[in-house]
Amino acid sequence: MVTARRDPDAAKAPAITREALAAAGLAVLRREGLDALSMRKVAAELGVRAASLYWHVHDKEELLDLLADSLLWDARRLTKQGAWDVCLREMAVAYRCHLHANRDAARVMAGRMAPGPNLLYVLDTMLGWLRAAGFSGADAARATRTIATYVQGFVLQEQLPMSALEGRAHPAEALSAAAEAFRAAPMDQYPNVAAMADAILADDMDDLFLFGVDRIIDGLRRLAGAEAQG
Amino acid sequence: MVTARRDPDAAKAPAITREALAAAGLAVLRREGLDALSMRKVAAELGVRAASLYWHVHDKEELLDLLADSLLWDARRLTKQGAWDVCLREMAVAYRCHLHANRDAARVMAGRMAPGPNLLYVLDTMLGWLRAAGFSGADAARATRTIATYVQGFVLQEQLPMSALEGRAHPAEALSAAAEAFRAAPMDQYPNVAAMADAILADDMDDLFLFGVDRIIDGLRRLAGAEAQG
DNA sequence: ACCTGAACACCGTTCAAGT
DNA sequence: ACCTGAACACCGTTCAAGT
Repeated sequence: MVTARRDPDAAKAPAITREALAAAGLAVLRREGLDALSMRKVAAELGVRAASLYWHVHDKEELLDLLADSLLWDARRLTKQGAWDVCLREMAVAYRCHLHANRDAARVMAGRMAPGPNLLYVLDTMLGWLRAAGFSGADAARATRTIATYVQGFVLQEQLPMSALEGRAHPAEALSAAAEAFRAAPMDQYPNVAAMADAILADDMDDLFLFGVDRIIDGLRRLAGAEAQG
Repeated sequence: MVTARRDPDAAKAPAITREALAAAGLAVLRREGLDALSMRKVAAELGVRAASLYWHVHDKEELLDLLADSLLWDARRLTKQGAWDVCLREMAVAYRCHLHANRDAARVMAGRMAPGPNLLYVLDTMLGWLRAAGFSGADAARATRTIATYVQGFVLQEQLPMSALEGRAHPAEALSAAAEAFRAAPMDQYPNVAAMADAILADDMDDLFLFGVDRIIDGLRRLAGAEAQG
């Protein structure tokens, strides 16, 4: 039954694998959010005590690294064929959509720096498009990082209200407090903010996101033209 | 001596003010970093016990809100006169520089959503430039948020290594592990990452930052032209 | 009005000890 | 090799009680 690796008798089950650890972490994350994710709870999810985790993982940090990469698991399906600028735009949209689908995903990603295989795959795809479009190696690398930075930064801010409101005394209070700060801006000190408070607040998040993406890609188009001429 | 506000006898000193709280928080932040910033330590900085803080502040969250805004205190001096695109670029550079000057500043800012007076001032200035340049109210609002998102997201990633390395067993290990992940990318699975690993890693952070800023501003220039025609 | 003592219910991490 | 018990040194927050 069990595929024996190197142990002929295969008596002992692997018990906790790194995959199981990531899965358990994801379960806790989905159910309770990042702030409530503790080693003790992840251990309990596996029917084990907290101290046991430290055999498989050096740190809570390392557990979160595992989590971060497994959050990108189905980001691999995002590959598309077509014009480079259209592809980049779709990738940005899909990446945001994907982060949105997992609770606190942006916060988990933002905390880490080691790229797992799934992130490498996404980066590789984008780099391929840009190289094929004629961008220099340096500019292709810079462009992918610029877009990744923007998308992560955007979703991070976007998901903040949700996680900030969790278990707060008055849930909608934080949100409306932020809105009030804009609306209550004194006209003499902050004339533009006061005049445009409604425009700032009423903005649809999808529109706002696409505005930034389109500015970046427009800028990249201009650069592509300049490189083609030079 | 003491400027009596409304208390005629002026016997009792104000003891802990909100400003003093923010200053104490900043001191702890600078000395020990965000991960080590606890209510108990901030209280100790003021010569007081942790429980006392809850009279002046509802939450640790609220204390961090105070901190976030006071981090932007001297961002007010960033005002410039000149062409809107040059101003925006300089503002972005100065904002990054300013975040860089304070330990974990990006992480503190990224966690909060309520804008304090100092952030309002910065936003107001940028909005003013864009309105004067002929952008519609909606586009000006979107443009400022796009740039703010990019700068914060960038510095957040930039400051991660520093805070991730604090007190770690092997300090440089995390950094080189991330670098190794890029360099070790299998050529058959991630051909572009493997080929451009050096380009990705060798990038100067200043260049990388300006690349993104210039793409965004180039995109905004194109939009300004389109609006002028339409 | 403002601060304290003491407690509650948690944390991450370590380490001897078990099997 | 892998898991446990028990402890250490912390947390944020609450609340009666002091002044």
